[in-house]
This record gives sequence, C-alpha cells and structure tokens, in this order.
Amino acid sequence: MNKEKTGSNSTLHKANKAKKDEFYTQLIDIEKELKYYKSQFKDKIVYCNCDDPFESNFFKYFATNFNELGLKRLIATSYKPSPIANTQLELFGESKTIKQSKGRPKATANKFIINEVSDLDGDGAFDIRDIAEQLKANKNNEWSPIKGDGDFRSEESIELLKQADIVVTNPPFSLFREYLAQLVEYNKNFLIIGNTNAVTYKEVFKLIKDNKFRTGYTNFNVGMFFEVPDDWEKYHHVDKNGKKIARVSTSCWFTNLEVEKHKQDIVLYKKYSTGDYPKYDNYKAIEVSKVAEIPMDYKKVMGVPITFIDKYNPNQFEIVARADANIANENNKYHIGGFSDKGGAPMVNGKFIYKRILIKNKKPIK
DNA sequence: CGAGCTCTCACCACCAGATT
DNA sequence: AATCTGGTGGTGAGAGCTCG
Repeated sequence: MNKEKTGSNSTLHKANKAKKDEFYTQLIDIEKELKYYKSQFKDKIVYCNCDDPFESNFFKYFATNFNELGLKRLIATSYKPSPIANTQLELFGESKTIKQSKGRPKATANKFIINEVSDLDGDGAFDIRDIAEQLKANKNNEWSPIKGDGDFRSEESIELLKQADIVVTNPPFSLFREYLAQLVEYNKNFLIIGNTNAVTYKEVFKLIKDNKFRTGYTNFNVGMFFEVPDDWEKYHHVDKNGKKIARVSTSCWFTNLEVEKHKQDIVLYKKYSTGDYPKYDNYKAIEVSKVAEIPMDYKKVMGVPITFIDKYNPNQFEIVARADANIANENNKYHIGGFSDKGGAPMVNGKFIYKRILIKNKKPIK
C-alpha cells in the first residue's frame, strides 16, 4: 500500500495554516456570472472591499462596464499592496505617495472612488494605465492612501461599506465566515465567491434556510479557475499570458441578489418506491442520493446531497434541517439518538454517507 | 477519457473531569 | 492548585471516483 492516503489532508492543513489567500478571479469568470445581474446594478454603489485595483479583475470589470451597467459609484479598497505596487504607484506620480526616509515612495493601502468614467479609446485593452487615466481624467474621481492596512474589518473600510449598495468580490476563504457576518450585520447585498463547503457552515445554513443566501449562476459542481502567485506549486496549468492558474473545484458564487434559477422548479421524474430509497439508521427520513432522483410524490422528509442547494427553489421545497456530524445543539427533531454517529453524520445500514440536507416537498404530486 | 459529481480524515481548540 | 488526559466538536483556496 503505497497510496498517499493523507495527501489531501496534509495539503488542506498546510493551506489552512498558511492562509494563502492570493487567488485572483479571472475576468472571464466575472463576466460569465455578472451578465445575469445587469438590471440589478443600475444606479447602485458597488464596493469591492478586498480588491487592489492594480490586480483585481473585479475593479477592472466594473470600471470598464461602469456606464453600461449604469453604476452610481464604484469603490475599491486594497489590502496591503503587492510588492510591485511601488512601480505601479509611480504611474500616478509620486505626489500622493508617502515618502520613506530613503526617498522612495512607500506602498500603502489605498481607496479608489470612481463616480465618472470617460469613454475609453476603444483599443480593447484596459490595464493599470487606463485606471490611472480614469482617476486623473475626472476630478469627480478620487484616489487616496488610507491610514490602516485596508482590511475589510477596519474602520475606514466599514465606513465605505455603509454607503455601498452591493458588495462584489472574492474574499479570503479563510475569513469567509467573518466576512459574511459583516455583510449580514450591515444588511448589504452581495455577490461573492466562496467555498461550496460553506453551505454546511452552521450560520450559512441558517441563511440558506431563510432564503437570504443562494448560489449564483455558474455551475456549482464545476469549480473555478484562479490566477495564483508565481511561486504557487499546486497549479493546474499556465495560461497564454504565462500566469499560473489553479483549479478550485469547490468554489462558487454566493449572493442574496435575485437569481432566476432558484425560482424554477427542479424537474422531477421518479416516483417513490421502498426499494429505491432506503431509510437512514439515525434520521427519520429517506436517503435520496441524487438530486435528480428526488421522488415527486413523497410527502415526508428526504435527505439529499448538498449540491441540492444549487438548484433549490424555496417555493418547491422546504429545507428542514441538516444531517451532519455535530448537530447536537441544532434542535433537530429528525435525528434519532443512540447511535455512535459523530453527533449526527447520516448512516444507512450501518455505513456513513456524506453530509446531507433534509428537505420536504411543498407540493408533492399525488 | 474527460467532465460531472460526491465525498476525507488528520489536526486543533476546547472543555470537563481525573490525576498529581 | 496545577497539570494531564481523553472525549468532543469543528473544519477544509481538491482529490478521486463514476459514468457516458
């Protein structure tokens, strides 16, 4: 047995410890998702609060589509800038940079406020220079260093958050809970990238249940590709620009904006029969191992894979609880005690299966 | 053989109770 | 009173299997 059984685990752990959050969303992925929300952005103030405009394709997307979307304002704040930021800052002239003792401009976190975007020259390319041009072209626009490090939790960032209507970004996954909690606290609309495992987080699950949190349009199961730093080892391929691209197959879009697919019924074709749907040992529910095979005529509680969330229509189904390890304090009346089941991990015929979501059909066929 | 879909398990923080 | 021990809850910026 020379199989590297712990391979994935040690990787996860290293990732967890290192808290590498330098994953840059590709412009194409932003375009593919954002095209569905155009009408919801009109006259809105968009805030990208984890985005260095020099690096972020989110900023690039909203700056180039500012007029088409009819944005009222675009705000971005950067976390402590990347090492090459010194060079980038020189594009603005050194007047606004903070001088270090040796005379070189010191890179700082910055905020960018765009109220007006001039027509671009139409060469199709939009880069750092264009951003600089936009900022300089209109005195309605503003660029200035901020005092702190630009962390989304900082006072300055929160002040900007307060004026925003919609927050759009790819937050550091390691801070996802905290990040989401802040958005909820300030009652903001959001469209953000997260890990599919987040739907099983206790707090997130509650939001889904209350229909305050849903997946976006990009297929939940496919995962997404991100630009990663040059020294990143676990990359998937190198793109035509020489940038390393990593696949993160558990990433997807989360939002509380309107998403049409969550208003459409999942098409069901199977009818319930005892043989096809075993009962859980430790839940008062039947096991439905594939979302497509949810029986159209079953009235009681069913357990489905978490991929259900991506197709969930609150008018068709009710989410009643989660079937997962450690649900002791969640008042789950469908859980049957007396099993050694890690506090609730679903079991069928004595075997553990992956975590499930317990649902009920609101309008079962007779 | 590629895309779609499902699913890990080692480690850590925490805590209560036992032991020194 | 301080330390140890074992149980428990919680988690994860891919991997691996299946199926056509």
